[in-house]
Amino acid sequence: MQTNRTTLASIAQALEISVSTVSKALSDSPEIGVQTKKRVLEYAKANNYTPNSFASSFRKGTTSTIGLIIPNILNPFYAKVLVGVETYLDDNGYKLITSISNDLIEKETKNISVMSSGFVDGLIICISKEAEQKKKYQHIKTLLDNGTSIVMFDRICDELECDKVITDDFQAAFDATEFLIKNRGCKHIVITSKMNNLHHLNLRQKGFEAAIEKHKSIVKCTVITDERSKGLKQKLKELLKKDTSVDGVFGLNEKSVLHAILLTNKLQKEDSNISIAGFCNEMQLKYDASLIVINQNAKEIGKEAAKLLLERIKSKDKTSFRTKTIAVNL
Amino acid sequence: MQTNRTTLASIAQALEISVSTVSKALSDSPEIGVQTKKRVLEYAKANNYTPNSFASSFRKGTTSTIGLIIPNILNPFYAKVLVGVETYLDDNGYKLITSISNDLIEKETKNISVMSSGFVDGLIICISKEAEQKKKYQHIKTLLDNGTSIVMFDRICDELECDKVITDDFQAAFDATEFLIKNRGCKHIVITSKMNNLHHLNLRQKGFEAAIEKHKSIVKCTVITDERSKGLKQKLKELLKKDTSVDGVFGLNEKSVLHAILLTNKLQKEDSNISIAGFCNEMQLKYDASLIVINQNAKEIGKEAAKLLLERIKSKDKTSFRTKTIAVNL
DNA sequence: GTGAAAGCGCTAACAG
DNA sequence: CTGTTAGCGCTTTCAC
Repeated sequence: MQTNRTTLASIAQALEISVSTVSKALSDSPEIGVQTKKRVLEYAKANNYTPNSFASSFRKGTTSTIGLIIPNILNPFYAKVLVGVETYLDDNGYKLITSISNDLIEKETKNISVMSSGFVDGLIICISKEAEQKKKYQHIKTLLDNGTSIVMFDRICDELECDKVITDDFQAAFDATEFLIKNRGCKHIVITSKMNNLHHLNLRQKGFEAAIEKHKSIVKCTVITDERSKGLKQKLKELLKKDTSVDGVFGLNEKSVLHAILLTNKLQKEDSNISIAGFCNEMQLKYDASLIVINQNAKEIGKEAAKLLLERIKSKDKTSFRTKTIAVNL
Repeated sequence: MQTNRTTLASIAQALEISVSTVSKALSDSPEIGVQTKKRVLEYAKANNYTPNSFASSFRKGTTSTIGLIIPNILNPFYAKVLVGVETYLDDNGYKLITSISNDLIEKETKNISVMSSGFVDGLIICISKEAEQKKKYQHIKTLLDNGTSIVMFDRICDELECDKVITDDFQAAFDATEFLIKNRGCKHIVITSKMNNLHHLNLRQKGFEAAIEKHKSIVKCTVITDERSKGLKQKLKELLKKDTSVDGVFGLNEKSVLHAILLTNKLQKEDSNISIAGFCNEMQLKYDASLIVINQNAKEIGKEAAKLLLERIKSKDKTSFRTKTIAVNL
């Protein structure tokens, strides 16, 4: 905030009328005479008055600002969600405060509490990996109890009563796997799994397994497990070198898909051909026809989350929470 | 903001003391007796009082919030800048409001004016392509005249008096091109140019040309121009197919680098080998050793911008603006 | 038509 | 040690 800004009071003083008259004139209230309106408008313009919307928000008790908490903006999935949220909010006259949790409960908690202490009318959250793995939701629960409107997306928690937006992870993984089998004729598909207790990754793996199970007569699969990413990569590399029967890879997340691409790109000889499918939002990969990308419609998720939130805020209702499932496409 | 929240007033009333006593007790002021503090603290906790920092900001006239305006969050360069900004601000107790201009003056103007109407203490801006190309800076200038603290980065404008953070585009392009020539032994380098009147792209091209000029006895270059991206891609494709002497490509921006990679990947036979250099921030590309990436240190840019801004806000000084140049590395 | 006054929740002089 | 008071800039009754 700057010094010497034109305010309602300064206009009122200069024009020798009252503050409330100025206020009404500026908002084009029918109560005010045409003459007066004109004078006020002219003076305001000449002194480039800009209303202090912070004060106005304060007075009205709502800020027209929404808080978004995501784990990582460099992951294009979250970046796209942000775009979806921002676009929808902007179209509806809302602002966006963003916080990046880096998958840490501590930062998440801190920023959530700052935001919800009056700065935002509601929150859109994808909880941190740490919170999900340790099942620590108390910081969210407290807010909810406090009456804050919250929409969760992607990583959700059943015990929290709020609106939610999710991807149908099971179905998406199932479809993509089946596509590998049916349309690409894969006979041996590899999946890398981190066993990291993340709800939606588990669902994806189950979807993959269900598809394999369904077609077990014509396809086999190898599951590589390791606790660390590096280990997974290493094992995958060795497997691909050793076992040339592998003709498909399924990536459970952004990273594993990218890694699979890089690995196969290097190994790929004229004769071999490995198909890759998986969850991936990198823009430029769409050029690569050999890849089956599960498009999570991240922007759509963001838009839906924002929509649910604004509806929730506008209705006083604090019950009947909805969970929206956003379809994927391959 | 919710109903029925515990406030200073409600605590004061319940405990039959004054609001200011409560306020001081809560901020652990030495003026208040231990007894009273204890009572207040206990009551506050029991009724999970959370201070309304929005009101506090309003009273104090500063919001501890910074606004960031970027053209596009899906461009990893800007995403990384955001991370740099957010991290620095968070470490210093500031919040971040983000707005995405989509390279449109209209949206940029609108959001800037909302933000600066009391919501933020200062602004970090990369102006929209539209504003830069049409040289329309009035919306920024107005703010500056108003006394708003602004830091510009990446796309800057000499006539605007404010702090700036930039990449040494000329030098970076020069170095990368020279690297192609000296270390990769390139003899024929192609560059695609859009002639789009963007200051830093022009600088990059000049840097490229200077390096070619310096080594003109051993290297030649082909410049492909077109007004549209598609045209550039098409022409590049044709050239690569036709002229097999091309052994280097220089990409002026994210998109052109990515496209060059995809093109050469497809064309590349065992015998040919085209080196690519350029400005690119995609994370996963670092795995590709054949690529010479100009690392703009985007996080560093964000951090510096945030730092300059906070310093500017804290000092009352409104002169002696600084321009910081962030070094690149290959 | 216009204005006076109250107040959003909090802070910070200034008194006692 | 504790309380009174006066706002921050704006909106909104309610009076005139």
